[in-house]
Amino acid sequence: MARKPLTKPRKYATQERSRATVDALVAATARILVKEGYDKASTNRIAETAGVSIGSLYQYFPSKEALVAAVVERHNEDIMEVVHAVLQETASLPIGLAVRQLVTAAIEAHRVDPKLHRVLAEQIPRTGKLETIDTHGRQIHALFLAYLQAHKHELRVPDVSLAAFVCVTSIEALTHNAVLHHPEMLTDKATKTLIDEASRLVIGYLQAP
Amino acid sequence: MARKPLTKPRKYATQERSRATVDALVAATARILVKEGYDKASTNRIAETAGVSIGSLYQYFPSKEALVAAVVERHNEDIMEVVHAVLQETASLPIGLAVRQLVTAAIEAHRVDPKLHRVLAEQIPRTGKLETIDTHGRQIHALFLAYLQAHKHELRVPDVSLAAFVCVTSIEALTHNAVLHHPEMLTDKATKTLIDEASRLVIGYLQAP
DNA sequence: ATAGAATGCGAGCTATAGCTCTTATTTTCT
DNA sequence: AGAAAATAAGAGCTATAGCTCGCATTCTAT
Repeated sequence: MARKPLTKPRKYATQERSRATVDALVAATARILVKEGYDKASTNRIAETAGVSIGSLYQYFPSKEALVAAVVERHNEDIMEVVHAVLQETASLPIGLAVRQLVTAAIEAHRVDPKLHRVLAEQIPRTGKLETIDTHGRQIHALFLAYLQAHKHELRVPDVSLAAFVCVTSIEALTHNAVLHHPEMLTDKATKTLIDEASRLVIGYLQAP
Repeated sequence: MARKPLTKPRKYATQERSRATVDALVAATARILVKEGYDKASTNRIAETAGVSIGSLYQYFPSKEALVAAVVERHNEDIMEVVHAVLQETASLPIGLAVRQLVTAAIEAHRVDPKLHRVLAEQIPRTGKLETIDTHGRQIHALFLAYLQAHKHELRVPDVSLAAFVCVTSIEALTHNAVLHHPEMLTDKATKTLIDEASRLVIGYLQAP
Protein backbone atom coordinates (compact mmCIF):
# COMPACT_ATOMS: atom_id res chain seq x y z
CA MET A 1 0.00 0.00 0.00
CA ALA A 2 2.58 2.48 1.09
CA ARG A 3 6.22 1.89 0.27
CA LYS A 4 8.29 3.92 2.58
CA PRO A 5 11.63 5.09 1.28
CA LEU A 6 11.26 4.80 -2.45
CA THR A 7 11.83 8.49 -2.57
CA LYS A 8 14.97 10.38 -2.08
CA PRO A 9 16.38 10.93 1.34
CA ARG A 10 14.85 14.05 2.70
CA LYS A 11 18.00 15.67 3.89
CA TYR A 12 19.69 18.84 4.78
CA ALA A 13 20.72 21.39 2.23
CA THR A 14 24.36 21.39 1.34
CA GLN A 15 24.72 23.63 -1.65
CA GLU A 16 24.09 27.30 -1.47
CA ARG A 17 21.20 27.30 -3.86
CA SER A 18 19.31 24.86 -1.69
CA ARG A 19 20.00 26.76 1.47
CA ALA A 20 18.36 29.72 -0.19
CA THR A 21 15.36 27.57 -0.99
CA VAL A 22 15.07 26.39 2.55
CA ASP A 23 15.35 29.91 3.87
CA ALA A 24 12.74 31.15 1.46
CA LEU A 25 10.39 28.41 2.60
CA VAL A 26 10.81 29.13 6.27
CA ALA A 27 10.45 32.84 5.69
CA ALA A 28 7.35 32.33 3.60
CA THR A 29 5.84 30.12 6.26
CA ALA A 30 6.39 32.78 8.89
CA ARG A 31 4.98 35.46 6.65
CA ILE A 32 1.84 33.53 5.91
CA LEU A 33 1.36 32.53 9.51
CA VAL A 34 1.51 36.15 10.53
CA LYS A 35 -0.54 37.61 7.72
CA GLU A 36 -3.12 34.93 7.17
CA GLY A 37 -3.10 32.62 10.14
CA TYR A 38 -2.41 28.97 10.58
CA ASP A 39 -5.35 27.67 8.60
CA LYS A 40 -4.41 29.44 5.43
CA ALA A 41 -0.84 28.25 5.64
CA SER A 42 -1.15 25.28 3.33
CA THR A 43 1.98 23.74 1.95
CA ASN A 44 0.96 24.71 -1.55
CA ARG A 45 0.46 28.29 -0.52
CA ILE A 46 3.76 28.34 1.28
CA ALA A 47 5.61 26.98 -1.72
CA GLU A 48 3.94 29.46 -4.01
CA THR A 49 4.70 32.39 -1.73
CA ALA A 50 8.30 31.27 -1.43
CA GLY A 51 8.53 31.09 -5.20
CA VAL A 52 9.41 27.44 -4.91
CA SER A 53 7.66 24.43 -6.28
CA ILE A 54 5.72 22.12 -4.06
CA GLY A 55 8.04 19.30 -4.98
CA SER A 56 11.05 21.19 -3.76
CA LEU A 57 9.29 21.99 -0.56
CA TYR A 58 8.85 18.32 0.19
CA GLN A 59 12.45 17.69 -0.62
CA TYR A 60 13.45 19.55 2.51
CA PHE A 61 10.46 19.34 4.75
CA PRO A 62 8.69 16.05 5.19
CA SER A 63 5.51 17.72 6.36
CA LYS A 64 3.78 20.95 7.07
CA GLU A 65 4.53 20.37 10.71
CA ALA A 66 8.24 20.30 10.02
CA LEU A 67 7.95 23.64 8.33
CA VAL A 68 6.20 25.18 11.27
CA ALA A 69 8.71 23.59 13.61
CA ALA A 70 11.47 25.29 11.68
CA VAL A 71 9.75 28.62 12.08
CA VAL A 72 9.35 28.03 15.79
CA GLU A 73 13.00 27.13 16.15
CA ARG A 74 14.14 30.16 14.24
CA HIS A 75 11.97 32.39 16.35
CA ASN A 76 13.19 30.79 19.55
CA GLU A 77 16.75 31.35 18.50
CA ASP A 78 16.05 35.00 17.85
CA ILE A 79 14.54 35.31 21.29
CA MET A 80 17.29 33.42 23.02
CA GLU A 81 19.81 35.73 21.49
CA VAL A 82 18.19 38.68 23.17
CA VAL A 83 17.77 36.93 26.47
CA HIS A 84 21.22 35.50 26.47
CA ALA A 85 22.78 38.86 25.80
CA VAL A 86 21.04 40.50 28.72
CA LEU A 87 21.68 37.65 31.10
CA GLN A 88 25.35 37.71 30.33
CA GLU A 89 25.71 41.30 31.39
CA THR A 90 23.67 40.52 34.44
CA ALA A 91 25.47 37.53 35.87
CA SER A 92 27.41 39.38 38.52
CA LEU A 93 24.81 41.94 39.53
CA PRO A 94 23.00 41.66 42.83
CA ILE A 95 19.46 40.35 42.71
CA GLY A 96 17.79 43.70 42.93
CA LEU A 97 19.34 44.84 39.69
CA ALA A 98 19.55 41.51 37.94
CA VAL A 99 15.87 40.77 38.20
CA ARG A 100 15.04 44.14 36.79
CA GLN A 101 17.26 43.38 33.83
CA LEU A 102 15.68 40.00 33.43
CA VAL A 103 12.21 41.44 33.33
CA THR A 104 13.32 43.99 30.81
CA ALA A 105 14.85 41.25 28.73
CA ALA A 106 11.64 39.29 28.84
CA ILE A 107 9.71 42.21 27.47
CA GLU A 108 12.33 42.84 24.82
CA ALA A 109 12.14 39.20 23.85
CA HIS A 110 8.43 39.39 23.40
CA ARG A 111 8.88 42.35 21.16
CA VAL A 112 11.13 40.54 18.71
CA ASP A 113 8.21 39.62 16.49
CA PRO A 114 5.06 39.91 18.53
CA LYS A 115 2.71 38.98 15.75
CA LEU A 116 4.57 35.79 15.00
CA HIS A 117 4.86 35.07 18.69
CA ARG A 118 1.15 35.41 19.03
CA VAL A 119 0.35 33.12 16.17
CA LEU A 120 2.76 30.53 17.44
CA ALA A 121 1.30 30.76 20.90
CA GLU A 122 -2.35 30.84 20.02
CA GLN A 123 -2.99 29.25 16.70
CA ILE A 124 -0.60 26.38 16.38
CA PRO A 125 -1.78 23.07 17.73
CA ARG A 126 1.05 21.56 19.74
CA THR A 127 1.00 18.08 18.26
CA GLY A 128 3.65 15.67 17.05
CA LYS A 129 7.02 17.37 16.68
CA LEU A 130 5.63 20.63 17.92
CA GLU A 131 4.68 19.01 21.17
CA THR A 132 8.25 18.89 22.36
CA ILE A 133 9.55 22.26 21.25
CA ASP A 134 9.64 24.15 24.51
CA THR A 135 13.40 24.29 24.20
CA HIS A 136 13.75 27.90 25.02
CA GLY A 137 11.57 27.63 28.08
CA ARG A 138 13.83 24.96 29.56
CA GLN A 139 16.86 26.93 28.56
CA ILE A 140 15.78 30.09 30.28
CA HIS A 141 14.84 28.17 33.34
CA ALA A 142 18.29 26.60 33.46
CA LEU A 143 20.03 29.92 32.98
CA PHE A 144 18.08 31.62 35.69
CA LEU A 145 18.49 28.69 38.03
CA ALA A 146 22.23 28.93 37.56
CA TYR A 147 22.10 32.61 38.38
CA LEU A 148 20.10 31.99 41.53
CA GLN A 149 22.45 29.30 42.68
CA ALA A 150 25.38 31.61 42.23
CA HIS A 151 23.61 34.18 44.37
CA LYS A 152 22.22 31.77 46.89
CA HIS A 153 23.44 33.83 49.81
CA GLU A 154 21.20 36.71 48.82
CA LEU A 155 18.10 34.56 48.83
CA ARG A 156 15.58 33.58 51.43
CA VAL A 157 13.77 30.73 49.79
CA PRO A 158 13.36 27.14 50.86
CA ASP A 159 14.13 25.63 47.47
CA VAL A 160 16.16 27.37 44.83
CA SER A 161 14.92 25.26 41.96
CA LEU A 162 11.33 25.85 42.88
CA ALA A 163 12.09 29.53 43.24
CA ALA A 164 13.46 29.61 39.71
CA PHE A 165 10.29 27.97 38.48
CA VAL A 166 8.15 30.52 40.28
CA CYS A 167 10.13 33.49 39.00
CA VAL A 168 10.49 32.43 35.40
CA THR A 169 6.91 31.30 35.09
CA SER A 170 5.57 34.53 36.54
CA ILE A 171 7.73 36.83 34.52
CA GLU A 172 7.06 34.97 31.34
CA ALA A 173 3.33 35.00 31.92
CA LEU A 174 3.27 38.63 32.86
CA THR A 175 5.20 39.82 29.85
CA HIS A 176 3.49 37.45 27.48
CA ASN A 177 0.11 38.54 28.64
CA ALA A 178 0.97 42.20 28.62
CA VAL A 179 2.49 42.22 25.18
CA LEU A 180 -0.12 40.03 23.56
CA HIS A 181 -3.32 41.02 25.27
CA HIS A 182 -2.79 44.43 26.77
CA PRO A 183 -1.36 46.74 24.18
CA GLU A 184 -2.21 49.66 26.44
CA MET A 185 0.65 48.52 28.65
CA LEU A 186 3.15 49.17 25.94
CA THR A 187 3.43 52.91 26.19
CA ASP A 188 6.76 53.93 27.62
CA LYS A 189 5.26 54.92 30.90
CA ALA A 190 3.10 51.86 31.34
CA THR A 191 5.96 49.58 30.41
CA LYS A 192 8.09 51.15 33.06
CA THR A 193 5.38 50.62 35.63
CA LEU A 194 4.98 47.04 34.57
CA ILE A 195 8.69 46.44 34.91
CA ASP A 196 8.59 48.02 38.34
CA GLU A 197 5.76 45.86 39.50
CA ALA A 198 7.07 42.62 38.06
CA SER A 199 10.45 43.31 39.63
CA ARG A 200 8.89 44.09 42.96
CA LEU A 201 6.92 40.88 42.77
CA VAL A 202 9.94 38.71 42.16
CA ILE A 203 12.47 40.50 44.32
CA GLY A 204 10.12 40.62 47.25
CA TYR A 205 9.58 36.92 46.86
CA LEU A 206 13.25 36.06 46.62
CA GLN A 207 14.35 38.22 49.51
CA ALA A 208 11.38 38.13 51.84
CA PRO A 209 12.38 38.40 55.49
CA MET B 1 -22.86 29.76 -6.44
CA ALA B 2 -23.68 29.59 -2.78
CA ARG B 3 -27.21 30.35 -1.62
CA LYS B 4 -27.01 31.34 1.95
CA PRO B 5 -30.04 30.60 4.07
CA LEU B 6 -31.88 28.06 1.99
CA THR B 7 -31.57 25.68 4.89
CA LYS B 8 -33.35 25.59 8.15
CA PRO B 9 -32.52 27.98 10.88
CA ARG B 10 -29.78 26.41 12.94
CA LYS B 11 -31.35 26.98 16.28
CA TYR B 12 -31.40 26.02 19.88
CA ALA B 13 -32.90 22.82 21.14
CA THR B 14 -36.30 23.15 22.70
CA GLN B 15 -37.59 19.65 23.20
CA GLU B 16 -36.02 17.24 25.61
CA ARG B 17 -34.95 14.75 23.00
CA SER B 18 -32.92 17.33 21.18
CA ARG B 19 -31.29 18.59 24.33
CA ALA B 20 -30.04 15.08 24.84
CA THR B 21 -28.66 15.08 21.33
CA VAL B 22 -26.83 18.32 21.93
CA ASP B 23 -25.42 17.06 25.20
CA ALA B 24 -24.27 13.85 23.60
CA LEU B 25 -22.50 15.83 20.90
CA VAL B 26 -20.70 18.11 23.28
CA ALA B 27 -19.72 15.21 25.49
CA ALA B 28 -18.48 13.22 22.53
CA THR B 29 -16.45 16.16 21.34
CA ALA B 30 -14.78 16.48 24.72
CA ARG B 31 -14.11 12.75 24.88
CA ILE B 32 -12.50 12.65 21.47
CA LEU B 33 -10.47 15.76 22.12
CA VAL B 34 -9.07 14.18 25.24
CA LYS B 35 -8.55 10.69 23.93
CA GLU B 36 -7.48 11.37 20.38
CA GLY B 37 -6.52 14.99 20.09
CA TYR B 38 -7.81 17.85 18.04
CA ASP B 39 -6.86 16.55 14.63
CA LYS B 40 -8.85 13.36 14.96
CA ALA B 41 -11.90 15.21 16.13
CA SER B 42 -13.69 15.41 12.80
CA THR B 43 -17.35 16.22 12.77
CA ASN B 44 -18.11 12.81 11.33
CA ARG B 45 -16.21 11.10 14.09
CA ILE B 46 -17.91 13.21 16.70
CA ALA B 47 -21.35 12.42 15.37
CA GLU B 48 -20.55 8.73 15.23
CA THR B 49 -19.17 8.69 18.77
CA ALA B 50 -22.19 10.56 20.01
CA GLY B 51 -24.45 8.04 18.34
CA VAL B 52 -25.98 10.83 16.34
CA SER B 53 -26.11 11.32 12.61
CA ILE B 54 -24.00 13.90 10.92
CA GLY B 55 -27.11 15.64 9.72
CA SER B 56 -28.37 16.08 13.24
CA LEU B 57 -25.05 17.44 14.30
CA TYR B 58 -25.28 20.21 11.77
CA GLN B 59 -28.77 20.96 12.89
CA TYR B 60 -27.40 22.29 16.14
CA PHE B 61 -23.83 23.24 15.40
CA PRO B 62 -23.05 25.23 12.29
CA SER B 63 -19.41 24.16 12.33
CA LYS B 64 -16.79 22.14 14.05
CA GLU B 65 -15.62 25.30 15.67
CA ALA B 66 -18.99 25.85 17.27
CA LEU B 67 -18.78 22.39 18.75
CA VAL B 68 -15.39 23.05 20.24
CA ALA B 69 -16.58 26.40 21.49
CA ALA B 70 -19.38 24.63 23.32
CA VAL B 71 -16.90 22.32 24.97
CA VAL B 72 -14.77 25.25 26.01
CA GLU B 73 -17.75 27.02 27.47
CA ARG B 74 -18.88 23.99 29.39
CA HIS B 75 -15.41 23.52 30.77
CA ASN B 76 -15.12 27.16 31.72
CA GLU B 77 -18.41 26.96 33.54
CA ASP B 78 -17.21 23.96 35.50
CA ILE B 79 -14.09 25.83 36.46
CA MET B 80 -15.89 29.02 37.36
CA GLU B 81 -18.13 27.08 39.66
CA VAL B 82 -15.15 25.96 41.68
CA VAL B 83 -13.52 29.35 41.69
CA HIS B 84 -16.68 31.17 42.51
CA ALA B 85 -17.40 28.91 45.43
CA VAL B 86 -14.02 29.50 47.01
CA LEU B 87 -14.00 33.21 46.36
CA GLN B 88 -17.38 33.57 48.00
CA GLU B 89 -16.15 32.12 51.27
CA THR B 90 -13.09 34.28 51.00
CA ALA B 91 -14.57 37.70 50.45
CA SER B 92 -14.24 38.90 54.01
CA LEU B 93 -10.94 37.29 54.92
CA PRO B 94 -7.79 39.35 55.23
CA ILE B 95 -5.34 39.17 52.38
CA GLY B 96 -3.01 36.71 54.00
CA LEU B 97 -5.69 34.07 54.16
CA ALA B 98 -7.66 35.05 51.10
CA VAL B 99 -4.74 34.73 48.72
CA ARG B 100 -3.94 31.33 50.06
CA GLN B 101 -7.51 30.31 49.36
CA LEU B 102 -7.34 31.77 45.91
CA VAL B 103 -4.22 29.85 45.06
CA THR B 104 -5.78 26.69 46.34
CA ALA B 105 -8.84 27.38 44.27
CA ALA B 106 -6.72 27.88 41.19
CA ILE B 107 -5.12 24.50 41.62
CA GLU B 108 -8.47 22.89 42.27
CA ALA B 109 -9.80 24.51 39.14
CA HIS B 110 -6.99 23.10 37.09
CA ARG B 111 -7.77 19.70 38.43
CA VAL B 112 -11.34 19.70 37.21
CA ASP B 113 -10.40 17.94 34.00
CA PRO B 114 -6.70 18.40 33.45
CA LYS B 115 -6.54 16.40 30.27
CA LEU B 116 -9.26 18.41 28.66
CA HIS B 117 -7.75 21.59 29.97
CA ARG B 118 -4.48 20.66 28.38
CA VAL B 119 -5.96 19.89 25.02
CA LEU B 120 -7.91 23.11 25.03
CA ALA B 121 -4.82 25.05 25.97
CA GLU B 122 -2.33 23.41 23.69
CA GLN B 123 -4.02 21.91 20.71
CA ILE B 124 -6.87 24.15 19.79
CA PRO B 125 -6.06 26.95 17.40
CA ARG B 126 -7.66 30.10 18.73
CA THR B 127 -9.36 31.28 15.56
CA GLY B 128 -12.77 32.66 14.69
CA LYS B 129 -15.24 32.17 17.57
CA LEU B 130 -12.59 30.58 19.71
CA GLU B 131 -10.54 33.72 19.51
CA THR B 132 -12.79 35.57 21.87
CA ILE B 133 -13.53 32.96 24.47
CA ASP B 134 -11.38 34.06 27.35
CA THR B 135 -14.53 34.74 29.30
CA HIS B 136 -13.42 33.11 32.46
CA GLY B 137 -10.11 34.90 32.48
CA ARG B 138 -11.84 38.27 32.43
CA GLN B 139 -14.31 37.07 35.00
CA ILE B 140 -11.69 35.97 37.47
CA HIS B 141 -9.82 39.17 36.97
CA ALA B 142 -12.95 41.16 37.73
CA LEU B 143 -13.73 39.13 40.82
CA PHE B 144 -10.28 39.46 42.22
CA LEU B 145 -10.11 43.13 41.40
CA ALA B 146 -13.33 43.61 43.35
CA TYR B 147 -11.81 41.80 46.30
CA LEU B 148 -8.69 43.92 46.20
CA GLN B 149 -10.69 47.10 46.04
CA ALA B 150 -12.66 46.05 49.06
CA HIS B 151 -9.41 45.46 50.92
CA LYS B 152 -7.59 48.44 49.60
CA HIS B 153 -6.48 49.54 53.04
CA GLU B 154 -4.44 46.36 53.47
CA LEU B 155 -2.50 46.96 50.28
CA ARG B 156 0.65 48.79 49.39
CA VAL B 157 0.48 48.97 45.66
CA PRO B 158 0.45 51.96 43.35
CA ASP B 159 -2.37 50.71 41.14
CA VAL B 160 -4.97 48.24 42.30
CA SER B 161 -6.06 47.25 38.83
CA LEU B 162 -2.52 46.55 37.75
CA ALA B 163 -1.97 44.62 40.95
CA ALA B 164 -4.93 42.43 40.14
CA PHE B 165 -3.47 41.76 36.73
CA VAL B 166 -0.13 40.84 38.23
CA CYS B 167 -1.61 38.52 40.83
CA VAL B 168 -4.11 36.74 38.63
CA THR B 169 -1.69 36.30 35.79
CA SER B 170 1.01 34.90 38.04
CA ILE B 171 -1.20 32.53 39.91
CA GLU B 172 -2.85 31.29 36.79
CA ALA B 173 0.48 30.69 35.09
CA LEU B 174 1.99 29.00 38.10
CA THR B 175 -0.85 26.58 38.60
CA HIS B 176 -1.36 25.99 34.92
CA ASN B 177 2.28 25.21 34.42
CA ALA B 178 2.54 23.05 37.48
CA VAL B 179 -0.52 20.99 36.75
CA LEU B 180 0.15 20.56 33.06
CA HIS B 181 3.90 20.30 32.83
CA HIS B 182 5.17 19.31 36.25
CA PRO B 183 3.24 16.34 37.49
CA GLU B 184 5.89 15.85 40.16
CA MET B 185 4.47 18.92 41.86
CA LEU B 186 1.18 17.20 42.40
CA THR B 187 2.05 15.03 45.34
CA ASP B 188 0.38 16.26 48.50
CA LYS B 189 3.62 17.57 49.90
CA ALA B 190 4.79 19.31 46.75
CA THR B 191 1.40 20.87 46.21
CA LYS B 192 1.49 22.29 49.70
CA THR B 193 4.91 23.75 49.03
CA LEU B 194 3.74 25.21 45.77
CA ILE B 195 0.78 26.83 47.47
CA ASP B 196 3.09 28.23 50.11
CA GLU B 197 5.40 29.73 47.57
CA ALA B 198 2.74 31.13 45.30
CA SER B 199 1.05 32.70 48.29
CA ARG B 200 4.28 34.16 49.55
CA LEU B 201 4.92 35.59 46.11
CA VAL B 202 1.60 37.33 45.88
CA ILE B 203 1.18 38.38 49.49
CA GLY B 204 4.66 39.79 49.64
CA TYR B 205 3.90 41.77 46.54
CA LEU B 206 0.60 43.12 47.78
CA GLN B 207 1.83 44.08 51.20
CA ALA B 208 5.43 45.03 50.58
CA PRO B 209 6.69 47.68 53.02
C1' DA C 1 33.20 17.88 -21.73
C1' DT C 2 30.66 14.78 -19.48
C1' DA C 3 29.01 11.64 -15.82
C1' DG C 4 26.58 11.62 -11.90
C1' DA C 5 24.82 13.94 -7.90
C1' DA C 6 22.03 17.55 -6.18
C1' DT C 7 18.31 20.38 -6.83
C1' DG C 8 13.96 21.95 -8.83
C1' DC C 9 9.53 21.30 -11.03
C1' DG C 10 4.49 20.64 -11.15
C1' DA C 11 0.63 17.66 -12.95
C1' DG C 12 -2.00 14.98 -10.53
C1' DC C 13 -3.31 11.24 -6.93
C1' DT C 14 -5.60 9.97 -2.50
C1' DA C 15 -7.90 10.87 1.24
C1' DT C 16 -10.92 13.00 4.04
C1' DA C 17 -12.99 17.11 6.00
C1' DG C 18 -16.79 19.74 6.35
C1' DC C 19 -21.17 20.13 5.07
C1' DT C 20 -26.12 19.89 2.45
C1' DC C 21 -30.32 18.06 1.25
C1' DT C 22 -33.85 14.82 0.83
C1' DT C 23 -36.39 11.61 3.20
C1' DA C 24 -38.11 9.24 7.43
C1' DT C 25 -39.51 9.29 12.22
C1' DT C 26 -41.25 11.25 16.40
C1' DT C 27 -43.65 14.80 19.08
C1' DT C 28 -47.06 18.22 19.82
C1' DC C 29 -51.32 20.07 19.41
C1' DT C 30 -56.15 20.20 18.33
C1' DA D 1 -57.05 10.58 14.85
C1' DG D 2 -54.56 13.47 11.92
C1' DA D 3 -51.98 17.70 10.45
C1' DA D 4 -48.08 20.28 11.27
C1' DA D 5 -43.78 21.15 13.52
C1' DA D 6 -39.60 19.36 15.36
C1' DT D 7 -36.06 16.17 15.16
C1' DA D 8 -33.10 12.46 13.13
C1' DA D 9 -30.95 10.07 9.57
C1' DG D 10 -27.25 9.31 6.24
C1' DA D 11 -26.00 9.02 1.20
C1' DG D 12 -23.26 11.75 -1.08
C1' DC D 13 -21.29 16.36 -2.91
C1' DT D 14 -17.41 19.79 -3.10
C1' DA D 15 -13.30 21.34 -2.04
C1' DT D 16 -8.83 21.22 -0.83
C1' DA D 17 -5.00 19.46 1.88
C1' DG D 18 -1.02 17.00 1.95
C1' DC D 19 1.92 14.72 -0.66
C1' DT D 20 4.40 11.59 -4.66
C1' DC D 21 6.87 10.66 -8.67
C1' DG D 22 8.92 10.99 -13.04
C1' DC D 23 11.36 14.15 -15.44
C1' DA D 24 14.12 18.60 -16.34
C1' DT D 25 17.69 21.54 -14.97
C1' DT D 26 21.94 22.93 -12.72
C1' DC D 27 26.18 21.87 -10.03
C1' DT D 28 30.49 19.51 -8.99
C1' DA D 29 34.35 17.18 -10.16
C1' DT D 30 37.25 14.69 -13.00
